[in-house]
Amino acid sequence: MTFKKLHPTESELEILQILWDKGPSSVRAVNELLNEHREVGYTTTLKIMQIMTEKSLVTRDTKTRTHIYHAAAQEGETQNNLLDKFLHKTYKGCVKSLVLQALGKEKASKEELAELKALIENLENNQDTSNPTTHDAD
Amino acid sequence: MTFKKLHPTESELEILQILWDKGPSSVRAVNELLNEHREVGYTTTLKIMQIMTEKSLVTRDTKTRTHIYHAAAQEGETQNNLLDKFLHKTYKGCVKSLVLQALGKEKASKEELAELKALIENLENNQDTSNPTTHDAD
DNA sequence: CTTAAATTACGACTAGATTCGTAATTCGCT
DNA sequence: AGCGAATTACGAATCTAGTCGTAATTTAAG
Repeated sequence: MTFKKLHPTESELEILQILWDKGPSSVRAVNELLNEHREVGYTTTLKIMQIMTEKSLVTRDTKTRTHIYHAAAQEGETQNNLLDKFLHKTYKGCVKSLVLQALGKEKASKEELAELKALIENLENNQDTSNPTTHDAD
Repeated sequence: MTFKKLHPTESELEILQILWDKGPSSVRAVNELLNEHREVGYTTTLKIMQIMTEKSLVTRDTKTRTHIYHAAAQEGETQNNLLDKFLHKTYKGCVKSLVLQALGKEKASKEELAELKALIENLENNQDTSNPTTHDAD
């Protein structure tokens, strides 16, 4: 584990989500997707992606004129880091409070509830062999 | 419901947590508690609490020289608003992903897991009579 | 009433994130 | 080779949160 914890900012996260979703993309492609939700200038997106490169949140292929950006941070790991931070700031680290409130939120479907119950039962058994920090997306 | 959604910043939330915990307090009292964890100047705390007053996150009693601040925002409701925001930013609104990752986090105690399982079973039955936005914490 | 300690009010400064304008560069096309 | 559209690079402006210094105010005590 040579990397420090990644805490992308809000707009960085937005961009990462696009890259996780769509795979390696050009600035233009990312910018167009962003603009489906809100207005952002092209150079704004470019600039943020350049900063993300410095921070190693993404890597880019500069072989072609149009640079292609790849997410460097893993989706699950990034979410997990952000969750840690949020959990401590907002719930003083109490997982139960958070989960409780999250479950009370929308009408979680019957299937989801069942899945979660199964997951809990799973955890109840395998508490030793846990592998907490690694998650995978694609 | 005359209020807009409250999104306290990080230091505002820290202060709210103290007020929720200790009840109505003076700036000095709050500042001393903050300083148990990190160094903050007195006027910094004062300033933030003044801003919080403008935002109606707190109210204050100015009858006495030493103003006494009261949390105006409710704990559960505030957490819920922040959770909404976080959920959408980080998990695209997918409660299941979040809960799943939260559960996988620390070794949630056996008791906690059991409690959560019970809660889920509860939800599975009472899906209609839910009361989503009001929560209370110890 | 006067002083001193505590408190409040106010304004300025910093740091980080976000925004975008403009200049420089690249490359396909004639 | 040279033009033009697209792209990248760069730097400046803005905004927000957080920080704190200093001045003004209040009040208790002598």
